[in-house]
Amino acid sequence: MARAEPARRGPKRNETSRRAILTAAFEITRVDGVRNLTVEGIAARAGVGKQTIYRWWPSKTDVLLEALAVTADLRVSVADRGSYRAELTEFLRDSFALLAAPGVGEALRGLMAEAQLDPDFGARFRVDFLERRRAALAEVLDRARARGEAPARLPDDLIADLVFGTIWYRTLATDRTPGEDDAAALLDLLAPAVARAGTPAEGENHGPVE
Amino acid sequence: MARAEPARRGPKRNETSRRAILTAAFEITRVDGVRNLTVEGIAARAGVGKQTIYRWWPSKTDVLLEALAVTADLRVSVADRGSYRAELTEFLRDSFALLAAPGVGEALRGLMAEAQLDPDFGARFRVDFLERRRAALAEVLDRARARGEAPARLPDDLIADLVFGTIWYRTLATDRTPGEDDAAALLDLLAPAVARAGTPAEGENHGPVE
DNA sequence: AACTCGAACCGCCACGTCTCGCATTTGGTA
DNA sequence: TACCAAATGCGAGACGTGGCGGTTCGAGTT
Repeated sequence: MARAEPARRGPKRNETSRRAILTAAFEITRVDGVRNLTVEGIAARAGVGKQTIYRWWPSKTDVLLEALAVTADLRVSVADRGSYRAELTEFLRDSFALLAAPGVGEALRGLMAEAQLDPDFGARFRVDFLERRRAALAEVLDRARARGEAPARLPDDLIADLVFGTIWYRTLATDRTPGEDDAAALLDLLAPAVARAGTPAEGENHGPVE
Repeated sequence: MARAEPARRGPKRNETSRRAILTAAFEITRVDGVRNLTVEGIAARAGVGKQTIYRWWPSKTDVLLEALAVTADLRVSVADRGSYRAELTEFLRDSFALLAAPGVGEALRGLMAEAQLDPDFGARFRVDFLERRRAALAEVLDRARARGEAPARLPDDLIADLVFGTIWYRTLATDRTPGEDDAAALLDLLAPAVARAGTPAEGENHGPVE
C-alpha cells in the first residue's frame, strides 16, 4: 500500500536543496534566534526558492523540527548496558549533552513555543519528537522492569514526567542548563543505588559515550 | 525616589479602562486562543484606543501576564497548616485547580511560548510569575525545614524543579491535565508519609526525617 | 495647562500564493 | 533507437494580506 506511485514524471526531489534548507534553518536559529527565523530567510540562506520550502513543509517550524528530530534519536543512547542505573545515567548524560550543544536549546525552545501557538504543529511536535523521546526512555524502563530493577513505587509514566518535566522546565523557565549534579540528583531519586551485589553508585564504568 | 509626583496635573489613569483591557485580553485568549490575541483585538473588545494599551504595557503579552500574575497569587494558598505534607497537598491541589480553570491553561501556555520567542518578555515573565510561584513553594519548604520535616536527601531547588517541571511539562507537552492522582504520586515522592497504618496526613507524630 | 482618552492613519515586514522560465524525468511515437 | 511532449521540481521574484508598532488628532478631565 505504501508506494503507489512508482512512475511519476518530472525530476526527483532535490536532495541537495533539502539538506541545505534543514541546515539553513538550524543555523539561522542558532545565530539569530528563533524569533528571526523566517521562510524568506531560510530560502535566501539555502539558495532556494520559497516555494520549494512551502512545497515540502507545512511551516518553517516543521523544517526546524525535522532538523532536530533526527539528531536527538542519534545522540541519545538507549542501548542495553546491563543495569537500569547505568542506562539511566547514560540517557541523562546524553540528553544533557545534546541540550548543551550550541543552538539545540534555542531550537527546542522555539519548537515548544510554536507548539503552544499553533495547535496543528503542536500535534506534529508531540508525535515526531516528544513521544519519540518518551518512547526512548520507556525502552530503558521496560528493560529495568524485566530485570526487576525499577522502583516499584514509581509508575513509568510518572518517571517520564519527572525526567522530561525537569529537563524542559530547566530549559524553558530558567537559564540553569541541567548538568552532572542534576543527573546525580535525579539518579538518586529514580534509581537509588541498592546495597546489593556490587553496584557502586559513582564507580560504575559506563563506557565512553561514543 | 518612589512616588515623587503627588501634584501631577491632568486626569488620573482610567481604572475602568485598565480592567476592561485585562479582562478583554484574558477573554480573547480563552475563547480564540493566544494565537488570535492582537493589540487591535484587545482594544476593540475593551472599547479602548490602541494607544491606551501601548502607553501602559510593553506588549500584548504583558497585558495577559498582568491579568494572570494576580490571580495565581490569590488562588494558591501557602498558609501555615501545621505540617509539610498538609501544606504541600494544599499547594498542589490549588495549583492544579487554577490550571484547570477555563482559559488559565491556554493563557499560561501562551505566556510561556512568548517568553521563549521574546527574551525581554521572558525576563519579565520569570520575575513576575515563575520566580513568584517558586517563592511561594519555597515558603512552604522553609517552614518544613524549620520543623525538620522536609526530606533531607532532596534540596529545595530540586524539589521545586520537580514540582513545577512536572506541572509545566504536563501543561505544555501533553493534554493530561494534572489531577488528584498526580498530586498523590508527587506527594508520595516528595513528602513520604511515615510508614505507619491509618491516615498519615493528619498524624502529628512525624519525627525528624533524618 | 497638563494630562488622558478614543479613533484613525501610516510604513514596515513576513506570510503565503502565484507566475515565469528553465531543467529533469518519463511515456509515447516514429 | 531517436525524438518529442507531458509532467513535475526548481530558483527567482512579484503580489495582496494582515498585524505590528508608532504617530497624530480632537475631545474630555482635572
